[in-house]
Amino acid sequence: MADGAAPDLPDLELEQARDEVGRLTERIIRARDAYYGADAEIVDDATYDEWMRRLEAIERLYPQLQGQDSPTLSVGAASATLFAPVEHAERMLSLDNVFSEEEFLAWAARVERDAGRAVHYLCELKIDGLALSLRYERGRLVSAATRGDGRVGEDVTENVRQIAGIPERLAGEGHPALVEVRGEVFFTVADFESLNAYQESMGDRLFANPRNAASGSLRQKTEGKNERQLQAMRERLSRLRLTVHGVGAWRNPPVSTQSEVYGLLKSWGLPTSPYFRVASSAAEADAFIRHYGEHRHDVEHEIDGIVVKVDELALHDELGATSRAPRWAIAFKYPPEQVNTKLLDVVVSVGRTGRATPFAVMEPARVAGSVVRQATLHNQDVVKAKGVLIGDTVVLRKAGDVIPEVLGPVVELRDGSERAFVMPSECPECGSPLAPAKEGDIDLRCPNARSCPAQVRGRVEHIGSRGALDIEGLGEVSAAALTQPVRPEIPPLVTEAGLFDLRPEDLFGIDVVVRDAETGLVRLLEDGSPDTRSPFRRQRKRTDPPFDPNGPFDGDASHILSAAATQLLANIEAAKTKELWRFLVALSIRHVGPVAARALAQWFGSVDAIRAASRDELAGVEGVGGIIADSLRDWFAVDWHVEIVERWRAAGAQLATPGHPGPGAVSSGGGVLEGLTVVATGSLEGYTREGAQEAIIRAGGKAASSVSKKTDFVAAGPGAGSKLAKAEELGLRIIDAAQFHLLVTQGPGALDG
DNA sequence: CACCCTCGAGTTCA
DNA sequence: CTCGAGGGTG
Repeated sequence: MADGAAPDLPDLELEQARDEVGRLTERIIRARDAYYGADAEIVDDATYDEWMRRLEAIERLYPQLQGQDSPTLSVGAASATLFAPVEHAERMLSLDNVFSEEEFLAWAARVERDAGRAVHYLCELKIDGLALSLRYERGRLVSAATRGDGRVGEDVTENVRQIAGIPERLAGEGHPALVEVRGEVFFTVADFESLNAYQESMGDRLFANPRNAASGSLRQKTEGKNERQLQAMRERLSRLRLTVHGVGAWRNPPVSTQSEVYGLLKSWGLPTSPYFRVASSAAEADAFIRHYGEHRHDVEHEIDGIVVKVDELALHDELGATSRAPRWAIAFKYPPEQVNTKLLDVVVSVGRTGRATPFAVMEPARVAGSVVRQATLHNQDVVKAKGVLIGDTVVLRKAGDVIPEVLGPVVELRDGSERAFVMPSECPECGSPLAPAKEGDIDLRCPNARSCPAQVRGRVEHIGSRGALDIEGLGEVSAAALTQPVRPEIPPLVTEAGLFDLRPEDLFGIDVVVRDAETGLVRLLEDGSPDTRSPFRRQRKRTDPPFDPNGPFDGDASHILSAAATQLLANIEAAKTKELWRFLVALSIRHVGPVAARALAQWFGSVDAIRAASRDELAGVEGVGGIIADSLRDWFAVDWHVEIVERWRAAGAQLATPGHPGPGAVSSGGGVLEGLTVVATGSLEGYTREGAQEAIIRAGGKAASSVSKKTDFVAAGPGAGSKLAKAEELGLRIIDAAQFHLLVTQGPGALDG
């Protein structure tokens, strides 16, 4: 029986949970209505409490199942009467939810069948905020209340009167004697961030998300607050916004469609949302849903879905409502951006620079449309700051819709079996003691740059990457196979120095262990030995002569090597004549990325000239300062580093720009984009990501990687994200793929012609 | 001393 | 693509 503890939820599946939430919600609401409305008591208090606790626990586990109308959020439930209860003149109904396009289309088909004719659909964004009802009597605002349980809400009039844009008196003429305007109170993402910045500056706690912030802001009391706290309260209320999207308690509206109702609301001076559309078919409504699924973050406020309403008011009565929701409207819910999952372990990985990075290993969870099982935790301080323990249920989200991020633990769901993560003191791959690179650094590094398997593997993979020598076929898998095969004992590559010396016979004998894609564990055969593959050896055909991988190599690789291996060798060969800057990036010198490498290559013309240069000569190059100069000098002072350069050269790598006259040569200058900075984002038709940058540089312009007010042009294609948003914010010149093509071929003048 | 920018790392998708 | 860290520049 109820003892206050959170109920156990062993392996509750999402589908079961959804069903149960529905059942519990209905029971609780029925019980509560009985309690408020009459003396009758259909359940005892203890049972009621138990339902509530179970519902709360499920909602903690699956926050996406918590609707705005959940009993756990309402007055009758939790914290009682911070503000006086207000009864709505007309019940604030909630909406049924659909979670997929199929479900939506099925709903629409049912509506059209029941209506017996084609219908129009009013589509609008479902703002992730707080539902509010404003009561106007004879055009004057008399009260404002939260939704509460739909029948009775909390009076928040005093606070609502401080929100900008809410009229005390409705504009125009002929208002009904009584009308309840329904809307949503929210923060824009930008205002939410500025509010959090303010909270931080005042040393107050930060809000987790705009919705929580909006909810908390409306529920503040002035009494008992000092001047500083009152100021903080004003800061919050002044940033709140409202949009209205419906009416209640209006007997005979003088219009026949929902969209005309919006027009009226707008003419009364109430804030309506600009994001809506009347669709003349379900397919059109579906397109609206899909469009905002892709452009969810292009809107200034957070949205958690789309509301679709039948536009014809006459049909509202015909279709009617269930006990909880109207049949003429539906909420399409986008995949949640925050979910709970289990933190199974915290594992430390070592990158090519030796940095040891802890990352979270989680039970696979679906977030924002993809399945996530890992997320970086950056360093041990971040692990501590987030307060997560191994075994915790944690809140997971995708920052910027892409990068998985662990926000923190759900402390209420701990059972005592959780344990803290301890940062290892040795490198997990080579056992060397980890240490900060310099005094005071938070990051720990493995000092064994030359032979730590993780670092060698990382550097080899880096050489193949697009920003370096761009060798197709030399990625994560090949890098691991070449540096850490289970056989032969001595790998083909002990360091990257041997990359250009690889011969066919070095590849064909390689065996690597097979790791399970799900678990990352080594897969075992029936006899307990690890399963292995030979990625570079061709499947033997019956017509092939037999061969012994341990036997002597006969010099002809064609029938033994896989196509991938032959291709890899050819690509490595071809890389020997790539541009100098690519070799500089491939050497993994700290602080030398594509930009610094290009500057150095252009000035010095060869690796040898850079090696021979003094600190001051290096630092004299534009874009290179003392730190990078020191880093270069330090790098060339290490014997095995120099050996990499020498062996690459001996194997035929170019390591210089042909025809370059030597240090000091200045760029040819000119070019149609001389002095202009251009940022390319999204997919530009006719260009790859790299290709667009190349084109900008070739035209004499600067290809920047981030947008700032120094940027002259932002070329944006489909899929452009935050950079486009920032460019709009700064009022920069934004161009499409066709204009970009003109820009890089004929210069900025061609755009205006 | 502000800014603005690059670097480096982790991640997932088609 | 995004973030934090930290370098470079005006």
